[in-house]
Amino acid sequence: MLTNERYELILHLLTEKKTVKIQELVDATSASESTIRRDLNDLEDLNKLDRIHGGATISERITKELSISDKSSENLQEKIQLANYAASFVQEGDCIFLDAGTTTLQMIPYLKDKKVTVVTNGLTHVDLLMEHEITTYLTGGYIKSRTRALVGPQTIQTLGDYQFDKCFLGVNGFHLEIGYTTPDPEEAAVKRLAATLSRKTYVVADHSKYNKVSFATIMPLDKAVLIVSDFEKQAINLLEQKTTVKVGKS
Amino acid sequence: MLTNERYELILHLLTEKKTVKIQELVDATSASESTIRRDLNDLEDLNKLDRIHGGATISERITKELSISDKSSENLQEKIQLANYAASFVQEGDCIFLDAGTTTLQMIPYLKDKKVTVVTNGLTHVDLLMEHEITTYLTGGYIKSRTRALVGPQTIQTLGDYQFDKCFLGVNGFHLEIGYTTPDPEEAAVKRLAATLSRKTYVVADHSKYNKVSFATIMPLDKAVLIVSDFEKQAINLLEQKTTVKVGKS
DNA sequence: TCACAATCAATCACAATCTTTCAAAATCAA
DNA sequence: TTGATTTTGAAAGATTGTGATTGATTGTGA
Repeated sequence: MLTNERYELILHLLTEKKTVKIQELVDATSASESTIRRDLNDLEDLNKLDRIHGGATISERITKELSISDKSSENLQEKIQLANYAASFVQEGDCIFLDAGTTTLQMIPYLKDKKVTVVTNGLTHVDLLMEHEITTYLTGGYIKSRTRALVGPQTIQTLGDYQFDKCFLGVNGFHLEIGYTTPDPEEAAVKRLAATLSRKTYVVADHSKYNKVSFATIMPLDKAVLIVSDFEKQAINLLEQKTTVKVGKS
Repeated sequence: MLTNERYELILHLLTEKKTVKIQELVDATSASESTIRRDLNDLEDLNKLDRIHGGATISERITKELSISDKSSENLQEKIQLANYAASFVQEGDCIFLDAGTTTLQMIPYLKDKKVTVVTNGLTHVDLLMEHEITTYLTGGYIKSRTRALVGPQTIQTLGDYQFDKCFLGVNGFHLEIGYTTPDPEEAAVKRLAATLSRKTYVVADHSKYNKVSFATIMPLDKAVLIVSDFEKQAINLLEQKTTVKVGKS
């Protein structure tokens, strides 16, 4: 029995039973205990299961990550609802820009019946957009392998040819004084330009980004409508003195 | 048993069983272990399977691409050799353009040690290029869902910003009088422009495209070096009166 | 808390598999 | 045919996966 086959069998049993003992796996695969231990450790490294004393389980965390790869899906539900809420601002026939983040990615399923035209610099977005049969244009540019985002002068230039009804941007932080920020200056430049090309700009962020500051500044708060998830009334009041805030109740 | 037959048998068994052991293939083909190993390595280069210790599997990724990439593997071996031969014209440090066809897709594994910079309008190409850690730029444009090619004015415009040492184009037909042709006029326009932007243009085609004519004309024969697979001496002589022909012996 | 049992990580020797190399066999061009 | 090229199979040595053993660690029940 090949290593791969064992891996698959183990994962199969796990999804069915939620937890397995090592001895069960030894019986099922007729491999030695050592081998099973090694397999379990390898699979744990791959984030496919959680090791427990005497066996393994699939944790809540992992089950969720299977659907959408997202670093901290503890507040996944919140993110999905936020995406749904953000998508509700899109109207039939709109031409919109979606930036390359995970937040805007989640909006895509909710756009499918709106006959929108989407421009994006996110390679990951493309497959999902095509799946939902949404008319899609991609910007050109250099491919950042980590985020699969298109950036650089080419991106800036291609983007300049479009005008958008709306654009939706993800950020890593929004701060009352400093504004919207993100780790990568090149991606910040793309977001900034997209905002200037749009009749209306929306920044979508969950409440964990409140008062966080990242490396590259995109623009001040008032340049965009802020779509946030529901959190402390007090913070929201402060934000509303700076810009329009739309709160997605959960 | 011919090499091609072995390839087909291996791929057939793989699609049925998901994983195969080397010994199984030795039994099925009555070839030696060495030959099977060589076959598996070749097929892995072509992205047709994933090698694992003791055998091979078809990965999720590859299963997906099967629908996109060529359906019939009848002249698979010819295609491999042609792609390998075409890639041999690429030199260390070249900046090249690869168009969105399957022919150029197959060249990618053979480019990995050449430190090239690649520009492409093929979305399918991107993943494979990234996998081989090749510096990649994507043109912008509209995404044709069937071929996953980027086309249209945006593509033309972004492309215009580059100059290439070489460009490699796939075609659907090459004809002595009419020249190179392809079904889609928009893709033809991209190919035509890429050719004018390159110091040297190569068209890669297997012999089945000889004297075939498709809808949209790209350019006359003499605008590119024609890289073909080996076929009738007579036809090749005729072609050589029109343009430079490189014949990949099989 | 302790003692005992179960489980674990680390290690080693062995077996399976892989890569490299080479020469024989098959194929091809003239 | 002959000579060149390609494909093939076999063998040697390197690498990787496996199973057993050891002592350490963790969990359990009194």
